Amino acid sequence: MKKATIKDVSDLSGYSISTVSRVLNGNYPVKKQTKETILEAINKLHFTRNSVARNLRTNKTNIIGLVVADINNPYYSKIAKALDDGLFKRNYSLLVCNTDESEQKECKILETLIDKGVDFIIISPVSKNAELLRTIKNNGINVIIIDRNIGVSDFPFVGSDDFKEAKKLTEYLITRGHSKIAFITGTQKATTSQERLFGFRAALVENHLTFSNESLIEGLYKEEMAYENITKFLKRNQHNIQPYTAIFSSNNLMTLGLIKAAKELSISIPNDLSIVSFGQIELQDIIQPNVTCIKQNIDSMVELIFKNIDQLADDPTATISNDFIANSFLLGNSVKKIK
Amino acid sequence: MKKATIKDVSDLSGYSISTVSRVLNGNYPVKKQTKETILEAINKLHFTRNSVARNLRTNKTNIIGLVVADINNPYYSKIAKALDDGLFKRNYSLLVCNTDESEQKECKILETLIDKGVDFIIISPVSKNAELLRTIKNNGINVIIIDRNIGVSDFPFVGSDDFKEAKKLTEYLITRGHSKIAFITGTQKATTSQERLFGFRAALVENHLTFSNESLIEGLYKEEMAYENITKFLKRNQHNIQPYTAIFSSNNLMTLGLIKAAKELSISIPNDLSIVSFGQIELQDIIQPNVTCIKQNIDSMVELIFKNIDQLADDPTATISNDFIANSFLLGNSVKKIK
DNA sequence: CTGAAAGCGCTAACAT
DNA sequence: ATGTTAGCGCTTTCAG
Repeated sequence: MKKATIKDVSDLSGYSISTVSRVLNGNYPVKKQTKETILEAINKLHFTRNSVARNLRTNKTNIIGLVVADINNPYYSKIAKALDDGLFKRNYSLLVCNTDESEQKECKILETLIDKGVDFIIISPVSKNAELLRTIKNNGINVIIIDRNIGVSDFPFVGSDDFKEAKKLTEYLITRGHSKIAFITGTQKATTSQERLFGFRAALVENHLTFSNESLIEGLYKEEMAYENITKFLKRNQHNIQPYTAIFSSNNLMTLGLIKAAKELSISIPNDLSIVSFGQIELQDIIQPNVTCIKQNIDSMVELIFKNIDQLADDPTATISNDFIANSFLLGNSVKKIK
Repeated sequence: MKKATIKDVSDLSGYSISTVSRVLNGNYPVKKQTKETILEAINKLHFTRNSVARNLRTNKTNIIGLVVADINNPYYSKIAKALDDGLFKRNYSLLVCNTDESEQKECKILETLIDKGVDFIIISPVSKNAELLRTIKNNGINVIIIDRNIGVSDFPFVGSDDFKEAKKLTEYLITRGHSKIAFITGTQKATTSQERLFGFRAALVENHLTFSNESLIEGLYKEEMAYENITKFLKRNQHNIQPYTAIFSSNNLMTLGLIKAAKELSISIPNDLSIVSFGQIELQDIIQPNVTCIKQNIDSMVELIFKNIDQLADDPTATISNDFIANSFLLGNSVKKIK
C-alpha cells in the first residue's frame, strides 16, 4: 500500500493537480462543488500531503531546532515544553538537540540543522564563536540565542542578566554576615558562567572583601563534576583556620552536587554551611534545605522567544533586540545569619 | 547571499552534478583528484547539501518522532536524552512532541509526523486505538510503542510489566503489615494505569484483603490533580475509624503531589502514613522521605528501543517482539512496619 | 475558476 | 570514472 499523492487525487477527482493543490492550501478561489469533489477523493484515498516535496518548493520546513546542553536538565526541559506548547499552535515542530557542553558536538548539530533546513534555530550556545551562526543566518535560517549571551549584536538574545543577578545573590550572603564565600564555576566557555563569576566578584569587591582564585571550585555545569570537586573542597575546608562559611553555586545541577556532597560529609545546611544557587532546583518545596536562589522565569523567557519568532517569521530582517528577563529572588532557608 | 546548490559546485569545479553527488555520498568510486577538486569547490562555496531535496528523492528524512505525554516529566526527558545520544551516532534527529495526555492532540501530532515524513515514530500512546498507528505503518513509517502497551500485536513494544511490578510493590506493603491501602490512579485511557491497578488488586485479593473502589484516588497522572484529590482524601481519612495506613501512587508525578499534600497536612511519612511509588521521583537520595519504589530502568529501555530501530531500519518487516524491561525495586524509608 | 507546465535540489538509473 | 537525464511530489506562474 503506497502513500497516495496529489496525482492520485487529481486522477480520481478528475481535476488537475493545480486545483487539488489549491484546495489543499486554500489560498486561491475554488468553486465550492469542485472543492467538495476533491475533498471526497482526498478522504477516499487517505491522502495526506507530502511535506517534504512541499518544503522543497516553498523552502520552509516548519521545524525549529532547539539546541541545549542537555534536555534532561529540568531548566531546559521546561523551556522545551513551554516552547512546544506555543509552537504547536503555530504549526511548528521542535527538533531537540543536546550539545553535552561540547563545542564539537554543537558544530555537528548545527550542520545537521542547516542540512535539515529548519526555519529557526533556538540555541543556548557552547561556543562563543559566532562564525558558524552567521553562516547559518546567511543560509536564511533565523537564529535566536537564549540563555548564554555571546555578546554579538547580530542575533536576538533572550536570557538573564547574569552579572546583576549573581551580584544580588552574593550581596545577600554578605548582608547575612558572610565574608568567606566560595564559588562553583560552570564551563569557562559559557558566558553565563563568566558573567555570574564577575557579578560575584563585583559584590565582594564593592564590600571590601577579597576575591581570590582559591575560592573557586570547578564544576563545569555538571552535577557529578561539581560533586567531586566540592567534596574535596569541603574536606579541605574543615581543616581551615578560617573556613569558608558559604558557597555560591552558579547553576542548578551543581547545586544538587553541592547538597549531596554536604550531606555525605554530614555538613548541615545552613548550620555548618550556607549556600545559594543561581538557578532553581526541582522540588524546592519538598527538599531540605530550601535553597535560596535566583529562579529563572521561564514563562517570560519563552514569551520573549515567541516575540522574536513571530517577528522574524514575519520579517527576517526585523530589528534585533537583547531581551533580559526579570527573574525572581527565591528566599529559602539555606543561609544562616552569622557573626 | 543565496545558499549554494549542487549545481553551483558543479559549475565551479567543472564536473557534473552527478559526480558532485557521488563525492557527497561516497557511494560510488570517484578519482582521488576529482574528489579533491570538488571538495575544494564545496568549501569555497560553503556548500551544504539540501536535505529536503534529498529526502524527497530517497524518501527518508533521518528524523524520528518521539511522542510522549510531557517532555518535562523527568521520566520522559531521560528517555529523550538517552535516545538522542544513540540517535546522534546513527545520524538521526529527534522531533519531540507532547500529547499532554490528550487523544485529540495525539492525533494531530501523528498527522503532522506522517506529513513531515519521519522515518520512525516512538510513541507512549494516549489512545488505545491502533487504527491511526496502522495507517502510519501503511505509509511506510516504522512505529515503536513504548511505556504503554496497548495490547496489539502488530507493533513492537518496549516497557514495563506493570501488572507484575505493581503486584510486587503492593505485596511489600502487605508484608509490612498494611491492610488498608489506597491507590492513586492515572488516566483511565493509559494501559499502564489499568495494569498497575490490576496488579494492586491482585495482590490484595491473593492476600484475602478486600479491594474497594473507595480506596481509589483519581490522579490522572498529573501532580496537581493528584495533590488536590489526595488532600481531600487525607483529610477525610483522618476522621476514619479505621484509617488507611498506606498509599500506592501509580506514577512519579503523582507521588510528588502525595508528598506535598502530606507535608502540608503535617502527616509524617512513614510515621503517620506509608507510601510506595510506581516510578522513581527525582533527587530520591536528597528527599525526605526516601520513597520505596519501582525504578524504571531507562537505560535498558532505550537499549531495547535501539534494538528495534536497528532491526527495522534494516528490514521494516522484521518480526515484532514485546520487550519487557527488568526494573529495580528501590527500598527507601517510606514504609513503616505496623502491628 | 481551472489547467498546463516549469522547476525546487537532489539521487540513481542509464549511458559512455 | 564520469556525464546525461528522468523524476521524487509539490507549488506557482502563466494562459485561458
